[in-house]
Amino acid sequence: MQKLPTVVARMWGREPVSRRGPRPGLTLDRITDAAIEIADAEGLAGVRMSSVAARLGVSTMSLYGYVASKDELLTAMVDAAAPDPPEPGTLPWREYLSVWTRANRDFLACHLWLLEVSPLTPPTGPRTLRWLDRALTVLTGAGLTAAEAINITSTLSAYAASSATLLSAMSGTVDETGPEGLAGYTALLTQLVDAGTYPGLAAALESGAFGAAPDWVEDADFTFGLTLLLDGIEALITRRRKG
Amino acid sequence: MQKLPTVVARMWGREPVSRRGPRPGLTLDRITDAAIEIADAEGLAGVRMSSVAARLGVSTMSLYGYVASKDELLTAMVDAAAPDPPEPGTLPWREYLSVWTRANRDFLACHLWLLEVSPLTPPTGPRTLRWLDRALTVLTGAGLTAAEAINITSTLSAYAASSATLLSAMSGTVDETGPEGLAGYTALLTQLVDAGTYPGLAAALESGAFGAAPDWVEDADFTFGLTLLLDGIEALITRRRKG
DNA sequence: GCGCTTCTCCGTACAAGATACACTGTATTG
DNA sequence: CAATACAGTGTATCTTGTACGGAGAAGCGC
Repeated sequence: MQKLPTVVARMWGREPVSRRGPRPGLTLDRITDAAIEIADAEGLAGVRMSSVAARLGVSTMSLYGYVASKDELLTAMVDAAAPDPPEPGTLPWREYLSVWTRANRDFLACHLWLLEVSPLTPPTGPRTLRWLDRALTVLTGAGLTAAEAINITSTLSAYAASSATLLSAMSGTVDETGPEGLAGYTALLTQLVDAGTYPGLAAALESGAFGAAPDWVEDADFTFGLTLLLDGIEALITRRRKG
Repeated sequence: MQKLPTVVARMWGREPVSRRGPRPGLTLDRITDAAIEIADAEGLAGVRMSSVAARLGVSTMSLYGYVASKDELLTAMVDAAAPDPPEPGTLPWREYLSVWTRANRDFLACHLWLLEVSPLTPPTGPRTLRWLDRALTVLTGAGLTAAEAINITSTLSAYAASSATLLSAMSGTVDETGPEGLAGYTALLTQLVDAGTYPGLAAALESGAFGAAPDWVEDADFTFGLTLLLDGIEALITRRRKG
């Protein structure tokens, strides 16, 4: 029973209760909320210890009473930004996972900065773990082993993330490798790619498949890929039930 | 026909040729090689403009003749770190995509820092684009539209990345949210998760599914998930051929 | 009620790291 | 030989995260 990292303890409401001294004037929640607002508005780069503190009207250093480092702040932000996952209720597994994955992608799309932070950090907060839990529950409920369920869950998350990444690339809020977004990107590729060495790419560019992607098309794309995944899972589950 | 960003031009061998003045003493390649060696050895945090320059025996500022910013250096590193993709040859699409995805995961696993850099940057270098191209070629060759092929390719990449991420989480080189790696992570979860609010997770923890994952198991997991994906794709291709 | 303790929050100081700028010297060109 | 364009350098600056020590508030024991 080792000591929890500061921020983990606080995320789980396990901060040490103490009666002495002045009342804490802040909460981890208020801090993450402020940080998230900044990240949503200005991107992750706008999140500085100083900017977050300024928004709360406190000094930079006071934040360090709640998080041990900026990294910990980011960890806390990730968890705080996650909404509650959809509840399985009586939904059949396939419906539920479909809803789950879509909701997952949707909140990533609302907070694109999550894509820059979360990928490497395994979930440690109550909310992110709730997402994980619901998917596992449903999958094991459908007859899969825990190991399989974990694997599938992480694949679905990855799919949600990749889809959100595509969305972000389209919207143009990318790292500005050209003028902006998709348009600039395709322009760049057209300039660089020759049909000799990159036949498939050149063909795709000509066909315009890169260009066209308003919202509804992207949504169709999302459903398309999701169906692929769910089909695969379904095949497995059926196999398991027979075996 | 807009101007290419410095680094993109150089990655494609389009640097402006000039006869005047001293010969350039460096190459983008030598720079990225040095940077990659550092990243492999010390992680991405070890890559500083100064450390890269030091390794090459030049001054920090001389690098700026080759890349416009550290970000551009990272971009160039991503491309330089990618090996040549496997060539389709006469392989049937399913075999090829299987090899492709596995190779993709393998080189991510060799350069874990790629996971921290690449996710948001769409590919712009000759090598990364070659990977994209080969997958597109094979998929359109199997009868899919360019749009479908793009979608599938990005899903497979995402899967490779997610799998590499899992590997890295196991190996313990993660962001140290606990003592280290998987062991610490499961310990942490066990401490936090109660079966009431996190039934699925608690069950998975008890079953030990989180714990056991030596190399061969992980490889089995990888194949397992990949099969799921390929099955889904196969269903689609068959449908297309009939329709 | 008084001093001690134990907090929270703050101001200042420092360090790391990216990058702007102006300079030096060199190889090519006329 | 003079002019030019350009590679590489040194220094200065600016931005940020974070260590440290201090000041005051709130509870605690006498």
